[in-house]
Amino acid sequence: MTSTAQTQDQIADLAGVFHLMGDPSRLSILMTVLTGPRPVGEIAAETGLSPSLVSHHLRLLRGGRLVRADRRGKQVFYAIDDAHISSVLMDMAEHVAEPAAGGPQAGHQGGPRGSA
Amino acid sequence: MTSTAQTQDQIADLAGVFHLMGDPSRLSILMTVLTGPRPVGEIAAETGLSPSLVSHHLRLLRGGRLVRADRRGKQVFYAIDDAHISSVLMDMAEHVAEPAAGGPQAGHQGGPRGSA
DNA sequence: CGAATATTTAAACACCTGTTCATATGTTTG
DNA sequence: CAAACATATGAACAGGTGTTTAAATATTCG
Repeated sequence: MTSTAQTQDQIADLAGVFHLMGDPSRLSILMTVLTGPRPVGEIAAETGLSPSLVSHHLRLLRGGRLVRADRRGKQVFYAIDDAHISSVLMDMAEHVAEPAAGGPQAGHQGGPRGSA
Repeated sequence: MTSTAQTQDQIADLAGVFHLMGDPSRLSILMTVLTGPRPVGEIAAETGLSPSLVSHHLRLLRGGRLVRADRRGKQVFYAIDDAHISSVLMDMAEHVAEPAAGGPQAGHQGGPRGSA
């Protein structure tokens, strides 16, 4: 039953998850922890973001149940908390990695002007 | 190799797509056209949004290659332009439909209840 | 306990984005 | 060509949000 009809409540919830993934910094963090549990400091180093910013985003991500925290001594390890997230992340990664795959739409006058 | 490492460019592109899906109005529109091509007026009626707003969002959605437009007479039909989008949309719909799958984390989470 | 490391939190600031209102463009029809 | 319907566009307003800086809270260790 591939019900496509959702209640406004579900829509809002779904949008919330996408919204969390729709920020470059947050997405970088997600990509980093996608490989496995990592301490905040390492995430910061890997993404080039300040520990403070990472922690801030991690809190939002945790609020949305996208990541999970586990304390080990002084450090706190974060990891993807849901299999669906990993799945979607990888599926979308393919989407951007392989553009115009399959049926290339010739002639799109849209206008991919600078984002924003 | 399941390369999870992406360039900042790819991250930005990916985040852009998620960002487009991260808005309730836009997501509603996507869900509506997910069932097949639909004219703007019908999308507006179905989502409860003003035709103007729908058109605005449709333009952004089109810019991100998420939907495709086809003119038929006075009307313009919109539909999902990418299979990955449909896939991700449905996969995520499951995610929100089945909360707390596996086992509820004891410990303490930020703020479970209460949507900000 | 006091120092050092790791993460979190709070407030302030700057920027972006969704929404509405009014108007324009395009299309079919008499 | 004018009228009516459908969609698109532009400007302005309101609200939300990411980032930084500075300080606080844990946790381990001597």
